[in-house]
Amino acid sequence: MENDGNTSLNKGAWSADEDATLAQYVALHGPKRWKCVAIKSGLNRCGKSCRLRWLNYLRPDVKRGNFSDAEEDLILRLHRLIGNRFEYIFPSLEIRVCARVCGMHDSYSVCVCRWSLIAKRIPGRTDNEIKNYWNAHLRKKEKLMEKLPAISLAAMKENLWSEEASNGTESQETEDIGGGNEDGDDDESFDVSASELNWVKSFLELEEDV
DNA sequence: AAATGCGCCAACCGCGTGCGC
DNA sequence: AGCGCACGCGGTTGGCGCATT
Repeated sequence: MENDGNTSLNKGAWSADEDATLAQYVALHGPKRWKCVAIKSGLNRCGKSCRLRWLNYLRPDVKRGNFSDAEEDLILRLHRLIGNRFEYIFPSLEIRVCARVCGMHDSYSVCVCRWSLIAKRIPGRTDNEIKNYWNAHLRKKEKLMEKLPAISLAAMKENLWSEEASNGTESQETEDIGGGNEDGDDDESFDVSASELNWVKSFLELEEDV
């Protein structure tokens, strides 16, 4: 595993001096080649640690402080649509939906919890910060929301699948990934409305521009 | 006042991926 | 094509501070 070849590296909290040294070095040479940054700056840290410190704390555009209501709402919505609940409910259908909404081939690669993706939509917030905030504050809220009456999947499937039929894009590969549990029993618990689907569609289209 | 429990956040770890050679 | 390096990502951990007993 990556350890930058040094077993006596500093670990733990960063001091103000270390922060200043790192910030100064990055200002001069740019935020890349982190292994090189770690060595040449004189910091007794691994490259990974330097990178993380820069990204999560020292970057000039990092916003500190509490999350606003708007940010919180955005995180909830994004996580609801692209977060990891996709995986622990019934993955096969989620993969198909994600892929179709993206206009991509069905693939496991589009169906993971993307904190970085969410972070890109919230200026000044890092994936680590959002992940922490989610774990600390929003997980409970999400649980509560999941107890609300589910909206039938039928309308959404109707929307997606009829579009697909008219385009004639159904593939055998798609069927294989689906694995057969996308019909029947699962439908009741997948509570994404058509309007939310449109919302995530526009979100994902935006993603391609980033 | 001291001990204990709990929540939060910064940082670390392990793994996957992209890229250059 | 295969290898190694660098980087990015999500999950997990450790430590600190506050609340409770």
